[in-house]
Parts: sequence; structure tokens; C-alpha cells
Amino acid sequence: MRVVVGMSGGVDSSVAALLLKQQGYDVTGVFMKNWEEQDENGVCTAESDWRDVRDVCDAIGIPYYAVNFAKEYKDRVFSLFLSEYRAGRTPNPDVLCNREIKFKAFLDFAMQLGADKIATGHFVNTNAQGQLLRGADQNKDQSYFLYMLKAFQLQKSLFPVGHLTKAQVRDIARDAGITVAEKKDSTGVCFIGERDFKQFLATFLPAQPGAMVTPEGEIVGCHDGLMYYTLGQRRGLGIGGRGDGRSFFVVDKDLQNNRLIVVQGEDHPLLYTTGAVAVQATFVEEALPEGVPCKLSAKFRYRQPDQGVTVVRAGEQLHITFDTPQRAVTPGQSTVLYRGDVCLGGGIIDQIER
RNA sequence: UGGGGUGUAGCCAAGAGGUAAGGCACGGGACUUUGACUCCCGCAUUCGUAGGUUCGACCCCUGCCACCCCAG
Repeated sequence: MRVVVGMSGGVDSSVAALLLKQQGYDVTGVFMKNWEEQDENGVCTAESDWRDVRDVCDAIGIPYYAVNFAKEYKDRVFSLFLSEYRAGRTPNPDVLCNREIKFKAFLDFAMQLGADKIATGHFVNTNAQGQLLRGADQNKDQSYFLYMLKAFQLQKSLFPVGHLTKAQVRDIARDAGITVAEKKDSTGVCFIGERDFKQFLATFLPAQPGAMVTPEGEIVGCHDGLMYYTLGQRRGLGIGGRGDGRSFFVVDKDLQNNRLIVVQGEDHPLLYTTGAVAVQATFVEEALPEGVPCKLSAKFRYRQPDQGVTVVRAGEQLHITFDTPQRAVTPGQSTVLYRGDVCLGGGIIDQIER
């Protein structure tokens, strides 16, 4: 069985490749370069990761390739990312990246190479029915990022580290003498990486400064452009020493008047939401029945503890009522639904109800 | 230019003769395959300014400056 492993140069995908090789698969490593950028010295910022991939593949004894999906990434992920920000929302590019790039462009590419399956280092599992399951490591479970996938994509995918904990993965890497065993986990937008987010956005979207106001209309500061802020955000507002001295948080964006609405105090009622409407509902396998309230659990952001919700599907919309008020649920972000350990799917938050 | 008041870090604010609390903001780090949240650490050799008293002053005295209020 031929398997093409998407390798990032990190521990997880390296161990994924190693395990598959040990299990007797015909393994090929493929490094995806999806973002064209060079550092101040003119060196591609992905160069060191590519080097790590080559080192690891050599050590494991598997062939490797590099592919470039920068155009696909830009067209299918990044353009939407930008338009969402323009619309005053806070998108999650990585859920799209998985649907459009890793489990589409990359999957297609692997199939053309004659692969039977692809594999990645995601901490998730699948079962025989093609369902998406949480990873065994509760703390690293990445099903949130894969909720937009369909069963047919999962059926062509292997997740060799999904049943392991992060610590076990590092142990395996260490025991095998893999050079990236202690490499720090990468963060930031997938393929783009960690960086000053405001600065990064500023290079793509024009800024339009305006006022920061309280719900009562009092002007308490100036913002640098609405797209630089997200609901629930505290840092970067620059408002200090007002009122009772507590922190301010973003609760709304008034695009019409180019105003950022802020409140004082982490427990302000406007920071809490009792329900939401999600659009572009997608289900891994079977859609929720139309119009029938379903008691499920949900996450509104990665690594959030499960929240009890009642969901009613209406076409491509999900009407979600929270068991307990949720803090800073943000339009543009994804709500992901679970029944036990099964990730059912989810949608993109469009409206919030207070 | 008569009277009263206030001047402590970017902002708010303790302090009250014994050698500068705290909060917010900000900076750094941790956490994290989105954006956030959260957590930890840091952040006035100096108290409008110039002198004086004192072993010792942000706290007492004097001059000056600035701002505020009430009278004009």
C-alpha cells in the first residue's frame, strides 16, 4: 500500500512517516510549500523546515518530494481570509486550508503519484465508518481544524499519531534518533507561521483608523483599523486608567461608522452570548436532521472545553443555543459539533445572540 | 496676579519624616497549527521645579512654574 505523508518538518508528521514505514507501508514524504516569502536575507522562510523534512526522510529511509500549492492556497484560502477580514469578521484560515489544500490539492496530488492513501501528523482518529474522532491526547486533539472534511476525504487519509499523546510522539522520535524530536511545536496560521499579526494584515489590507467607543457612546480611544481587532480582545487597545481601572475588551464592530465598541471589565454582559447562527453547515458524514433540536457538545474555538448546546439545522444554517452563556463567540470563527468523541461537522458563526 | 486647591510612571492612584502600594496601559515570556482569551515576569534611584530645615523628606518651610475652582 502506497502512502504519501504530508510532512511539515515537525515532530508529529515525522513520527507519522516513521510509524507507517515501520508498519510496512510504501511511504513517500511530501513537503508542501504554500506560502511564498523570503526573509530579510532573501532566504525562503520555509527553507529550514524543508531541510528538516529531507533529514528526517533520509534517516527513516523514504523518498521525498516538495510541492508548491502557493497559488491554490492564495486562491482558495487566503483570498477568503482577506475578504472576511474586510467584512469585519475573524476568519479561521486553517479550517479552510485543511479542506482545500491538505485534503484536496495535496490529496489529488498524492493520488496522481499513485498513492492509495495520504497521511498527516494530525492528532485525530477515524473509524471504519469514515467518522472523524478526537485524538487520544485530549490536550492536542485537532479535530476542530478538520471539521470541514468529508468522509470520502477521511477514508483516503491515515492519522498515525492520532492514538498517541504528544509525549509519546516525542518519545518515539527521540528513541528513533529523529533530529526534530525536540523541535518546538509550530503555531500561527498554517504555512504562514508566527508573526506580528497586525503588521501582517497591514500589508494586505488598508487601515482606516477610527474611534473606540463604549456602548453608551463615550469615546475612549482610537483604533488603527477595525480588521485588526476581534471580539473579546483585550490587548492592544491602549486604554488605561479609566473608570474603575479594569481592562477594556472588544465586544463589537460598527462598520458603518468605523467604530470599535469596547466595554470595561472581563465580566461585562456584552461579552457573553447565549446563542448563535452558523452558516455553511457541513457534516463529515450525515447531516443533522432538518428542524430537529439536537443536544450536542460544541467548541467555538480551538482547545476550548466542550460546551453543551442545542442545535437545530435549517438547511445550511445551524441555530445554536448554549447551555451556558459563552464568552466572545465571534463571527467568522467556526463552531464545531461533537457527539461524544465523534466530530460531526460544524459551521461558520454568522450571527451571535446576547 | 485677590482667595482657595492640585501637581507621584503613558493613564488612574496609595503614600502622609525613615528611605516610592496597587490597577490599567505597555514590553517580554509561557500556552497555542486561526484570531483571541488566560497565565507568568518586567516596568519611577524617583515624587512640577529651585532652595532650606533634618541624621534622614514625596511627606515640614520658602521662592518660582503649571493647571483647576471661586471671586474679579
